[in-house]
Amino acid sequence: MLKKLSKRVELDAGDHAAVLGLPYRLKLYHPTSYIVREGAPPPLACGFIASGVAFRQKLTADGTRQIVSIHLPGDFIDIEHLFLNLGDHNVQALSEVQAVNVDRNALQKVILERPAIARAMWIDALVNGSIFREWIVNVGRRDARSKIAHLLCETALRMEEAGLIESVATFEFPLTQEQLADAVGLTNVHVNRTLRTLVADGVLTRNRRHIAITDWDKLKSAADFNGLYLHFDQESRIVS
Amino acid sequence: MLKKLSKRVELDAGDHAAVLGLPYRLKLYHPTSYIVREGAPPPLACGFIASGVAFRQKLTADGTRQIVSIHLPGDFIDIEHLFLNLGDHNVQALSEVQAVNVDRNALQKVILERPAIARAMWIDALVNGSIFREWIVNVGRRDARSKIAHLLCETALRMEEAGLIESVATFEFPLTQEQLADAVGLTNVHVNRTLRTLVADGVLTRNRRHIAITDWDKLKSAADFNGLYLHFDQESRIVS
DNA sequence: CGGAAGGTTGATTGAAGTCAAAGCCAGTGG
DNA sequence: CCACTGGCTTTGACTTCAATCAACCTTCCG
Repeated sequence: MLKKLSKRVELDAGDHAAVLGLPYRLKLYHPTSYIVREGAPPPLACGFIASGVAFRQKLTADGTRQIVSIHLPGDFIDIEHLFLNLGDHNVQALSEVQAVNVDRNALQKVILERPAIARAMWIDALVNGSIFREWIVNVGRRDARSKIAHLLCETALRMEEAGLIESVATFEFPLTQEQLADAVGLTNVHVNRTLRTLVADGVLTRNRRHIAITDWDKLKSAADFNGLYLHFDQESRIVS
Repeated sequence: MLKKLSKRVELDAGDHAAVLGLPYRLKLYHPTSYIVREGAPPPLACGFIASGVAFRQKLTADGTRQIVSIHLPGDFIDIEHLFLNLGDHNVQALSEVQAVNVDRNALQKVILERPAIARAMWIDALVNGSIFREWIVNVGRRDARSKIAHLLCETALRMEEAGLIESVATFEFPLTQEQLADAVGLTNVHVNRTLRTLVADGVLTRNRRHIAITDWDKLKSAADFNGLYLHFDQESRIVS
């Protein structure tokens, strides 16, 4: 299971041993439960999702929520805080999440001392950063239709890349419409209406969370989607 | 000059030597000139701003622009691409920018091999990430007034932290209203109107880019500002 | 069978966008 | 030293996309 991290990016040597030697503890999080909390010192462990979906989130003073990223099995959930003293946002389980919580200090140590692993973690962190930037664009400069289409493209591709679905053409979208709204900066009502126009325009079919893309090209162009920012090329060096 | 980077975060030993030994080249960028380009392989060097202001930016298909971050003297401009094969966004000079371009491979090497420096760079990257997340919230879930107030707070504090201004009460804001609009996801017209309401409400005074905050508390609360995400606490371990 | 969470709909409002024209400097060059 | 330019900023009239509010409907599940 932990081999996933080494496999992602970089050829290893005795790194394998170092990674496998990391002290960890399995933990199950129920939907909506918090994995990391804003303002609190980060947990003693840095998690890796074995199964389930989690998301990062921040709240504003008036109680609205902005979802800031979504994490699938195979993602690290908290390198973002690995070297920081305080959590700057919340991480919550979306579904039932099985996490591998790796001891923070031990992980820091391995990262600081083993170049190959360090490189892998750097790439992971930088790709996450790239996704954050794309989300700023999505939320800041696209209209409702594009925002939603964009998030659908991204999620489908990432799920495929993570091996969770065989094809990008049909999948179970992990968010409710309300959560989707909070991810793209809209209201659930408007998300609902916009989804229906996508259906009406023959871009996709839908039943609750189940989505079937009928016209991927149309979806991509509605989304103004350019997958470069996901940096899948970096992950192709799979070895392990 | 390069000592700045070591001073930021971590006590060093022979690291000093390693940093000072890095091959670099000074380069001057004129306003609007590109430092990094989306879709292109990242430059052979990773820059550090000695003076001037730069920003990151992405364009959408319909030609609108979203500014994704702003960088002040003392910031690294391209750790975001240090371990990636392709640029996922553009970096442009805003003013005249004097950059210290450090050789990419050499910097990678130092980061991978010297734990103290690695830690410093990690913190830098993670804090950047935190700022990206806050921008997602800003752009996604706040109204025009808060968005603008928030960016003003952030910029003022960062400028102060960077030692560019003595007090947060009065400063030269580096962006035009149009750029400000692109940073917060509004139009220049609406930014203009909103700025005037802030003036009308006695929050600040303004003359072109020159800003004087008359009521910092009002500004902060209009902004829904909580500076945690800037992680200034991490930077207080200044030593060098 | 009943309740709750999520999804759908309609009517209405409102915040921000659009378009287009002026106004206002700061710097340039005659 | 003044007129001229071009880049910003400001203003007004009008439009539009998305928010709001408030039901109502579905589906799932105990």
